[in-house]
Amino acid sequence: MSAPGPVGEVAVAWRHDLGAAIVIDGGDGRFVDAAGAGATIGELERTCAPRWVWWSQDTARTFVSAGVRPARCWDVCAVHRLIEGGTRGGPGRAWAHAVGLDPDSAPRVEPLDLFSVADTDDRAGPLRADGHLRAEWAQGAWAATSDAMLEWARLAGAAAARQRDLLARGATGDPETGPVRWAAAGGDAAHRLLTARSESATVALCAELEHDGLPFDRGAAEGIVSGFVGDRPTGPDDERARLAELDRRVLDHLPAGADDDLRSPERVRSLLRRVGVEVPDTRAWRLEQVRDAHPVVGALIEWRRAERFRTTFGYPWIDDHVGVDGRLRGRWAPADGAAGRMTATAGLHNMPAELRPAIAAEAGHVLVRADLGQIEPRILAAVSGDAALAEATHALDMYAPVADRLRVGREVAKLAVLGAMYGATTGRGAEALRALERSYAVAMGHLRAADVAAQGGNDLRTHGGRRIPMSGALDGSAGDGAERSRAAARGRYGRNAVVQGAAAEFFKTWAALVRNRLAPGGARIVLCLHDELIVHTPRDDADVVAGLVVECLHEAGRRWCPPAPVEVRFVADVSVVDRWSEVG
DNA sequence: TGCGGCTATTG
DNA sequence: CACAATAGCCGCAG
Repeated sequence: MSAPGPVGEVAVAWRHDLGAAIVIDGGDGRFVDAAGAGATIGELERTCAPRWVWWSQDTARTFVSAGVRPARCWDVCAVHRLIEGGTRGGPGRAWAHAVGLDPDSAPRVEPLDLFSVADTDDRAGPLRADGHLRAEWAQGAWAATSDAMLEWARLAGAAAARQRDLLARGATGDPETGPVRWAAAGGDAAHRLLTARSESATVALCAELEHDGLPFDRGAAEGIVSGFVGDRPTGPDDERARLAELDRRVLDHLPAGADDDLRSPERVRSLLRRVGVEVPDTRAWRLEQVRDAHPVVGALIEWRRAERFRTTFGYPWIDDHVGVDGRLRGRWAPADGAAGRMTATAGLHNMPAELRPAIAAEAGHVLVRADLGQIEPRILAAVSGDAALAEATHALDMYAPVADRLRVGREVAKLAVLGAMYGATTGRGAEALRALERSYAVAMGHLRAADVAAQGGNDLRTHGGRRIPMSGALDGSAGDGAERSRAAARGRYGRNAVVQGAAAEFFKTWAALVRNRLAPGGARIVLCLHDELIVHTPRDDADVVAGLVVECLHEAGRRWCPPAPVEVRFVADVSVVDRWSEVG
């Protein structure tokens, strides 16, 4: 293959069944049929490692399932969700926003009714006369001639170029609200560009996490599940019998004939009332407080635990999400939710700790775990530019110097710092909050500014430029004096979002660096958990991988943090284990 | 069938 | 027991 000199950017549209359209540095472009696409794109990646520009995660999945793992990319939809905020954002909205059209007027496919005629014109190109993308293309139903696919790839390249302009200019082409610059928010243009790239890399990482899955010891998992709910049922009748047996262990503590539905909180409350236990709700921590009042309470707590393993993390969960290759798989989203954290389905982010022994390295391999320590207060120090708090990050346990400065115990200092970031107003931390205001005025001012702006319904931006929409957010139940409480809720939400969101951006920068450094070897990231990475690696490489993960953390810190008189330090706890449950 | 409320788990 | 998320079941409205 002849590469015409150095290659920078390659816009690509690629589907297994159709083939790939490739436009190198805005040139003429070419089309490769389905049979040859993988080899051609793989060769380009090996020889040039260009920045691939594509519309959305679908293309990342096509890359990964064809065995190509792009080092650098630009995902138009991911960058759009960064700039505009929220989670709505297919190619139609992304294109409209990038070229300055009203995103709300982007065409959508209307449900067919008796009088409408489906637009099935196979010759229709992706672009409409009014400048919007045709809805069918935006939704992935490409009507593919090679010319149309080349056009589709070129449009992705054009959208990316416009997005780079938007990021350079200061982020906002928002026609309704105008510039939403909030005084204390946001890094500079270079930082927004860094964020756009690492958000894009995270799209590729998500496609890989979906493809590779998490190494899973099915036997160990079934052993753990059986400890809670017994052996695997042999059939529907057996399952019903076991269910009744579990229920009976609770109901047997009651007068004969009791037949309450334990799955209904209201019935559980009335059940408890009958034995003289009055509770406002039946949450576990509240039941724990009245455990000694009657034997049925303990039985109920135990029943809840078993019920959790029966319904959510039981045999059906294993059957549905663990492949024949012994990998646990879910769907991954690079920046879901308000602040842009990664999310995953299939319980990958909320698996009960008891199941961690089932996350086990394969033969000849180990897991390298790396936990970021106290990531949110460190991020707060960086984005607020608070020199005193930055000084505290030099300690391995930054709550220790904070406690010294506030003249309180470590636990109180921790509660106060967390409370400031979550918007707590009561509890033990609240007392120390005033001392926090005096000692770390810059950081507290940053949080308060976010709180006030959010209370007023103003959109926020994270340090990386992610828009946090506040209009319409958290407009919960109406009622007497509810507006005050809703404003307070918005304030807490905004206070937290600027920290949690920036922390998510930092995490993804770190993960993207690790991903690229691991690529040449046999090690792969197999789980991301907000502040924790798990890498699956051949045993012989474990020490090298562990060192590399730490190097990448320092590199991420240097690249990510705004220039400041006092450097912010990041720390990680790294261990090499066979099972996730093990402490290094 | 869809949706809010309740409950549980995780960071 | 603040902030975020996924997920299951119940009870109710349409």
